[in-house]
Amino acid sequence: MNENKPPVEENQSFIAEARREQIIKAAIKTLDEIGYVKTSLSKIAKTAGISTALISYHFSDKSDLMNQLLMKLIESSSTYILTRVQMESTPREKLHVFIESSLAYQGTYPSHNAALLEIIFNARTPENIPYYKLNDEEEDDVILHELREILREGQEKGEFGAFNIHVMANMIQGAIGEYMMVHPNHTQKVDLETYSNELIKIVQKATG
Amino acid sequence: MNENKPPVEENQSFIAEARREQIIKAAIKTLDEIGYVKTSLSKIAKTAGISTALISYHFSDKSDLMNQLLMKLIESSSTYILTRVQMESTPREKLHVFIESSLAYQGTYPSHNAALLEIIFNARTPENIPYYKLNDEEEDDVILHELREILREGQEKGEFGAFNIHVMANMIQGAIGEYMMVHPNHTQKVDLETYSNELIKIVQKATG
DNA sequence: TATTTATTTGATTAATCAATCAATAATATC
DNA sequence: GATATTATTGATTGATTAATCAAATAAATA
Repeated sequence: MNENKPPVEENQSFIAEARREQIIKAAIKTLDEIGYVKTSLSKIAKTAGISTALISYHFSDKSDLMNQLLMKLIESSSTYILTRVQMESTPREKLHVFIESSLAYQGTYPSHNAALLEIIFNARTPENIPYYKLNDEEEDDVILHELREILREGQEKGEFGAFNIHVMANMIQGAIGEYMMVHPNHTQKVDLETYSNELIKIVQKATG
Repeated sequence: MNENKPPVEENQSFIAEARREQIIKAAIKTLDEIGYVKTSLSKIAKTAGISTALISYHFSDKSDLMNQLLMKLIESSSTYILTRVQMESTPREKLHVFIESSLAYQGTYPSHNAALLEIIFNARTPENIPYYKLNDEEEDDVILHELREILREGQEKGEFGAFNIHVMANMIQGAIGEYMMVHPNHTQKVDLETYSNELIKIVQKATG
C-alpha cells in the first residue's frame, strides 16, 4: 500500500494550506473594511479568530503576506477577464468583452477589488518603490499586456484605425479604474451596466 | 500713527503662517519620498528640522495637517489647470488645454503630485471613507466639474457628438491619472509630450 | 504505543506612534 | 524695562506595532 500514500508535501501542507487561505480571506476582509493604513497583523488575526503569532508562523513577514495576497488577487481578476476575452474571436469583440468583464469583476467581487486597490496604492517594494509605479514594466501586468495585444492585433487586421497603443490602453484602463475607485457599491450616479455600455460605445468610436 | 498698524490677526499669525508653510512643505517632501504609510509626525518634523511638538502646536491633529495639505495641493493643481483652460474660447480648445495642462502640472510639480496621490489613496474621513471614493459627490471636485462642463458645452454647441458625459469625463481623467501613476519621473516608455499629444488626438476622435 | 514533527498560543521584546505638558525662549505690548 | 503673549523644546504618556520564543497541544509516523 505504499504507492497509494499521497506525496508527503501535499499531506504536510494540507492544514497549513487551509490556514493560509483563512488568513488571506481575513486579510481581504480587513483591508476592505478599514484600509491598508489601519490594517495590522493583530487586526487580521482578530478577524480570523486566531492568534497573531499564527500568522507569523505561516507567513515569514507582513510584506510576505501582502505579496501573496496581491498575487492571488491579481491572478483572480486576470483569470476572470482573460477566460472571457479568449472566447471571442475578433479584436473588436475581444475589446468589448475586456471592458465588460473588467467592470463586471468589480461588481462581482467588490471586496477583492477594494483589497487589491489598498495593497497596490500602499505596499512598496524593499527598495521603497510603490507598486502602482511598477505596473508598466513589462513582465508583470498580464492584463495590460493583453489589452495592448488586442489593440495591436486590431490595427494589424485593419479593424482599428491609427492611434498610439500605449496611450489608448492607458486610457481604457484608466476609465475602468476610475469607476472602480470613485463608485462605492451602491447609489451611484451611473450604474455599472450603463457605464459599461457607454464606455464600450466611446471606445468603439475612439478606436474607429 | 495708529491707523498704520497692520491688523492684529495678520501680525499675530505672521510667524505661525510661515511655520505652517514650512511644515506643509516638509510634509510634501516626506510623503513623496517615503509614502503615506511610513510618514509620521516625527519624520515630517525631522525633515523640517523642528521638534515634533511644534507640529502639534500649529496643527490640531495629524489629520488636520493632512487635510490642510490636501486642500492646498488640490487648489494648486486646480488653479494651474483652470487658469489655462479659461484662456481658451471654444470647448474643443478648452478640452485640449485641459488635457495638456493636467499632464504638464505633473511634469512641473512631480512631488506635489505624488503627495496628492498618497493622501487621496490613504487618508480617510472620520467616518472611515477613503477620499478617493468621495471624489464624485458634486461640490468638491472642481476639476471634474469643469471637465464635464466643457463636454456639456461642446455638445450643446454641436462641436461634440453624442456620448455619456460622466463616462467620457471619467475616461479622460482616468487616462491622465494613469500616466501620473504609472510613470516615474524619468526613462518612460512614452514621454509626457508624446502622451499628451496622442491623448488629445484620441479624445478628439472619441468626442467626434 | 512511543516518538518525532507540525501547529498554535500567550507572553514578551523593542520600536514607533500621536499627543500632552511643564519648562524655556522669543517676541510683542504696555 | 516690565509684563504678557506666542512660539518652541525635551521629556513623557499610553497605545499599538511586527516579530520572537518557550511552552503546550495536535497530528503523523514508526
